[in-house]
Amino acid sequence: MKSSVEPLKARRIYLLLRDRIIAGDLPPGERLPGEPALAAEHAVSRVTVRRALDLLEKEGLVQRKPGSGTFVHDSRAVRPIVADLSNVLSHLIDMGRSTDVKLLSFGYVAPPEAIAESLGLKPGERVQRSVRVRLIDGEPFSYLTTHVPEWLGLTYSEAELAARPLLELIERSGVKTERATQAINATLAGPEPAAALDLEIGSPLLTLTRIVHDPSGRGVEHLHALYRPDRYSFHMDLVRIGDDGERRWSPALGRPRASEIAKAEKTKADKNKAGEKPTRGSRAIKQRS
Amino acid sequence: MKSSVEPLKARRIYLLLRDRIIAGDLPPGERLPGEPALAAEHAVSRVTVRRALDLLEKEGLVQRKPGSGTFVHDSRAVRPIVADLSNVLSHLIDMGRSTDVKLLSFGYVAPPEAIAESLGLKPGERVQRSVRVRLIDGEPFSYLTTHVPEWLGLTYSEAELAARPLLELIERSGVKTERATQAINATLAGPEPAAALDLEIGSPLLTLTRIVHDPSGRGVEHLHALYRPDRYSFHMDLVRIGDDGERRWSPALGRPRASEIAKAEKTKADKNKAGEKPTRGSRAIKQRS
DNA sequence: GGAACCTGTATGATCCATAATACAGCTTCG
DNA sequence: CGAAGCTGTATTATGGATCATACAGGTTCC
Repeated sequence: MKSSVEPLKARRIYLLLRDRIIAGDLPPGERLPGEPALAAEHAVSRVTVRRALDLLEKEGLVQRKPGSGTFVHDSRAVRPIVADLSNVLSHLIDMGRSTDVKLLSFGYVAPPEAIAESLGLKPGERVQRSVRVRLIDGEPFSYLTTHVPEWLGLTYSEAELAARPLLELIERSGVKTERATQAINATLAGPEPAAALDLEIGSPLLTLTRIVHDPSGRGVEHLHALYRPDRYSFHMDLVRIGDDGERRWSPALGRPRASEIAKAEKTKADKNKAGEKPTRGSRAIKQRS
Repeated sequence: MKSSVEPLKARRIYLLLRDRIIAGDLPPGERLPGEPALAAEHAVSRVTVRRALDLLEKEGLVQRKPGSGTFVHDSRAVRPIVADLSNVLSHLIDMGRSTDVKLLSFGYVAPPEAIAESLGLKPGERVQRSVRVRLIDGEPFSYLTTHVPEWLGLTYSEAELAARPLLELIERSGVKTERATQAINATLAGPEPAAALDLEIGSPLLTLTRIVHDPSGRGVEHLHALYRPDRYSFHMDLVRIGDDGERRWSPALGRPRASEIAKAEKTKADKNKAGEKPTRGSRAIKQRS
């Protein structure tokens, strides 16, 4: 009766360094402490430190130079996709990037209770279940599982689903899609999503669950999407509205600011040369044990 | 030469079952396949299956009955908090739940480059850095790291920060907060957040990064928030707008629909009694430790 | 009651992540 | 150049996770 399943030490160190890099504590271009130093600092062997660095290198967060050191990789090779709230990728096309879809699974099944209930199905009613993967420039970034009532799914073919957006097929069938509710959350990659997204099991994933209703309130689509956080994230602009007693944020409507996003990415990329490591402020929290 | 850090087998099976339970594939009250069956299915030993089930049981997702079986726990003990886009928890108060804040760290430091740049600071300018944990009914659910320019941070005290919302303090100082941009993503828990949120290292977390600007475009707050996905998620209602060539989703404004959320929670809670498997199972779970 | 399940528990063998150490080859810098 | 770093690689040893097996005790159902 003791420790439960503790993550591997290598993984723990990997996460620690990863957090410091992402938080900007270790700026791009900076040299990491040497492997012996890291090993001593975390009270592990150098082999374990190496395995942690292997993970960071595989993710492109770090670059190793034999004889010289290990450096935080500047100018992230893969720029993440940015989607606005409504999950529109319109500005992707502006950037000249191409998306593709691969259909992994297609069939008619009895739905899990939770989905049947969220779509408002009658007991025994079947659904069309499909699993797709979306790719950006050939790299997978999202894993989509959709459930559609059978009567609606029958209005299009498997080939059509593989070629066109599901929502377009639904609307083509004459169904009006007017309302939707969605929830954003996080989870860990299970075996299938991990394989499809080219990740290891246990990697973090961003999830989006959306239920689309027609004007009568009938559920027409249940979407469960998993996104690779390094290749996809949700962005939004907010404005402060309301009068004094009740000020709060509200999403700013209108086209997403592709220009601003691009600017932020660029400036982030080339700002590290005149810097001379000003005493590294946040070390205070580290030592705890 | 194979390596890569593969998660422990027990953890992998834990993740798999957990996903199936959360996805509703294994409905509440359902009996899981027996330990020998699971062991055979995943090609591991029964001991390993047991360790995975231990984790599920510790999280309250599953309940074991010696001699009988292992069952999916119905009526999740902790209901997740639901926030709308603007991250307002107003309906929490309606539900009679109380939130609290614990200040973990407070001080003035030299900011990481990424944060200095996103706030538009001059080189050498220092920032106030604070780390707080928010609790709901005594349980931690979010881990907030904020960076505020020094000139602004000096307008309030450490004690005030521990007691009042940061945005309120900022506006009290006379600064107008008008615009903000935010990004939602997912990550894994590093050591400090894991400890503060009562999680294991490597647990999935929902992240929110928000940068608040005043009307002149000057950055006044950089917020990095980590949320426990089992206790917090973002919800939003969408409406379909635009004319035919340019249909897309847009967030539905207006007050958050606490009523609808409550309804959804409730129906989810009691939809498994008139179910069509009166043979076994419903009676099985009655007693609760 | 009794057969057929189930979970709980114990045992010893095996495999793999980690530790400890040593050395090669490279880069940086005085 | 040469010392002092660094990464890359190999070695053996150890401990924990996992395996295979067996048995105890409870539940379900005939």
